[in-house]
Amino acid sequence: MSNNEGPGRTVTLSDVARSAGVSIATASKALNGREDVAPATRARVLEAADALAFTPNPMARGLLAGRTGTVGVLTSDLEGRFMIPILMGAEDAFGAGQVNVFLCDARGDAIREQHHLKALLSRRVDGIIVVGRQTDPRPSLGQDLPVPVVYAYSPSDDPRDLSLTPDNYAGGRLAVEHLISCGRTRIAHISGDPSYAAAQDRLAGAHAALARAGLELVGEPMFSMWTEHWGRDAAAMVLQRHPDVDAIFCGSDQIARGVLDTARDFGRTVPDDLAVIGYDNWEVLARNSRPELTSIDANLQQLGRQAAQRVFDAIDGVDIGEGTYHLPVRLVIRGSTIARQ
Amino acid sequence: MSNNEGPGRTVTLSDVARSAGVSIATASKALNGREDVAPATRARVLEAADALAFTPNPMARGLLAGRTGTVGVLTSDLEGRFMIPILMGAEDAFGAGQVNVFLCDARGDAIREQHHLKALLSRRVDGIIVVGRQTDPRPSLGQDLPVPVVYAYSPSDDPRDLSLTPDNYAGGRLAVEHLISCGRTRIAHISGDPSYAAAQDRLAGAHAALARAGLELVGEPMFSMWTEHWGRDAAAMVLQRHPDVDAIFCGSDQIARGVLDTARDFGRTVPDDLAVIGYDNWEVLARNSRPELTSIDANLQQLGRQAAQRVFDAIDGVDIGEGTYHLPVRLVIRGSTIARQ
DNA sequence: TACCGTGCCGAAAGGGCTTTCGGTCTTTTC
DNA sequence: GAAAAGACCGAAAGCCCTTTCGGCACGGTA
Repeated sequence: MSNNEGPGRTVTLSDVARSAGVSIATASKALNGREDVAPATRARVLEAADALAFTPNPMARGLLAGRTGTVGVLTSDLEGRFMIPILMGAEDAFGAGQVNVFLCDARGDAIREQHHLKALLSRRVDGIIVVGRQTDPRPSLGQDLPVPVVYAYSPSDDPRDLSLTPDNYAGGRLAVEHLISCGRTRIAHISGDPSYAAAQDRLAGAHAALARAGLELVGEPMFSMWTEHWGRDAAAMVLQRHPDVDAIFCGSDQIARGVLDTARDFGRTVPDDLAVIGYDNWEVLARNSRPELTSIDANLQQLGRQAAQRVFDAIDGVDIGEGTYHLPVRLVIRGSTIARQ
Repeated sequence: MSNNEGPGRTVTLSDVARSAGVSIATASKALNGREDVAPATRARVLEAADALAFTPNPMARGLLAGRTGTVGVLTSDLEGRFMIPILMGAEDAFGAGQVNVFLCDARGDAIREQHHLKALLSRRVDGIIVVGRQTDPRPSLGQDLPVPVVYAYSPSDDPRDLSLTPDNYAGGRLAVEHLISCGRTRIAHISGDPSYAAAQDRLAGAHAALARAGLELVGEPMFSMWTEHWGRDAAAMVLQRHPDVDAIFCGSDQIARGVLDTARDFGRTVPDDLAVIGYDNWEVLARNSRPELTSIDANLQQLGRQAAQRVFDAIDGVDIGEGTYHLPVRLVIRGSTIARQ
């Protein structure tokens, strides 16, 4: 609660210079590793700076260079669990340097997003990461922004933008390949909202893997919601209509949890009678089920880190390219597909 | 990706002044609503600023001792689900005004926290919210900071600081009172890590409610981890040793999920044979169980909003007081304690 | 007419830093 | 031993804004 000005006044470069017995200019050069400073002098300055716990004022610095050392993260759904790992990855990559993150949550509202965008620009952020809530393309912020923009998770609908999004197609393929390699041939698919690109891409990947093995899905793929309840209901239908099914590829871990639940009700043991694989590798769910859930991890933290890195590069003038990049995903094997020996 | 310098150079105050035919000083005064500017002049300046889409450079502004319109949020565990609602609440309250949020994640590391604190101060934030990961007191950032600080979730260990934390004692009381009002008298308690203040406070609240009704816990309270697995194991022990138990108060929704699972294995129907109540009201878990889970909601978003409001007040010079405030929690009734009619 | 408020406006300082450029002092070269 | 070349350092300008304070013009009062 203190609000004093007291003796704890911030120490400035001139304090350091005075303490080291040099001019302000020399102190600046010494601290920034520039030429034309004798090693001895440089050491003296660094020592003084250290002793005084000097930290340069980014305001003054930014006033010159035009750079503020801040990056804006514009999310549309802070609540969603996809945001968090991405945000962490980004914060991670930035935190290593001298960059700070402005966080804005647009709550999925375009108006609010525009408002926040304006606020970020007026704060002179050096770059922006836009984090969407689905993997469906979203409207571009436009090409005429004064700072580089990278889209994460939701790609931009404008191919001139740079977007990073997880490769759901590969994820679907990976999941089914794993099931096949476990000796399963009667594979059903239960997924969430069919209007999500994620649902369609994963299905397409699954189909590709099946086709390559000369197989087909058991029954029609089932779509409805990304919830445990739906997983339970859908599993009941599948097990009734197709008792010979030996594996279920689920569109999310939540759905998979519901499937596991119903499987138990039907007296099917997992993984022996029925293999179940989830998606997202949401540990709270995947690691606490009985048995633990094999799942596909989208490496979101990695994605966030990459997005940050791209923004960095762009700020440094590197051409970071354009288009949508589909980042690799990863299979995490647990007990729901392979019995532990 | 545009990063031009071209003609789109940022427009400065002097551009506005020139365009309006006044001095820089007058333009500044006009835009900031200060005295000593004739209405006509002011209008002319505003018009010019608008036409040029002028936005003041926050660097230059912050260089002066003025306000920066930014607030720092220093979290220690971004991953934790308690952060998010608090963060949302804060972002909400700030977003309404003209304030932006600097987000820093210390990853639970004191060194990193100090580093981020420095960064925030050197960016001249107007205030700071410190969000902890547990309700246990945490070390104070100190009293000699140049900006107001509010602690959310984790209270500061220094009573001179202002802290907002959920009232776990009331939560425990509320949970047990609800069970009693449902006609239960044989109540057991399964909770998580006993070193958490949250675990102890909830237990104390539960004891208080029981005592008032002339009751006692069935068996000893069971502590271990905040996981579903533990919930399952602990429930098995309870149901074996105390078959007459008619309600279980769980320290978290995860634990409660495990308890529900085991109850089913034991052939106990919920809520008829056994009432189960969780804690945290984590909807993904609570709304997707069979039956849905009654739980205690800590109103974290509200807490975040209040923390932001307090920081606002402090910035405006209002005395916001000190000490730790325990904010009210709320009972959310679902099917695991009362059969739907 | 001489004087004094009052109302508006502008010159200039300042805030902390980087950078250019000229100046001093030491070293090398013929 | 004198001149040219380096090596090192400091004065000062500039980034964009806010704020103080002095100046100017105007209207009213003695």
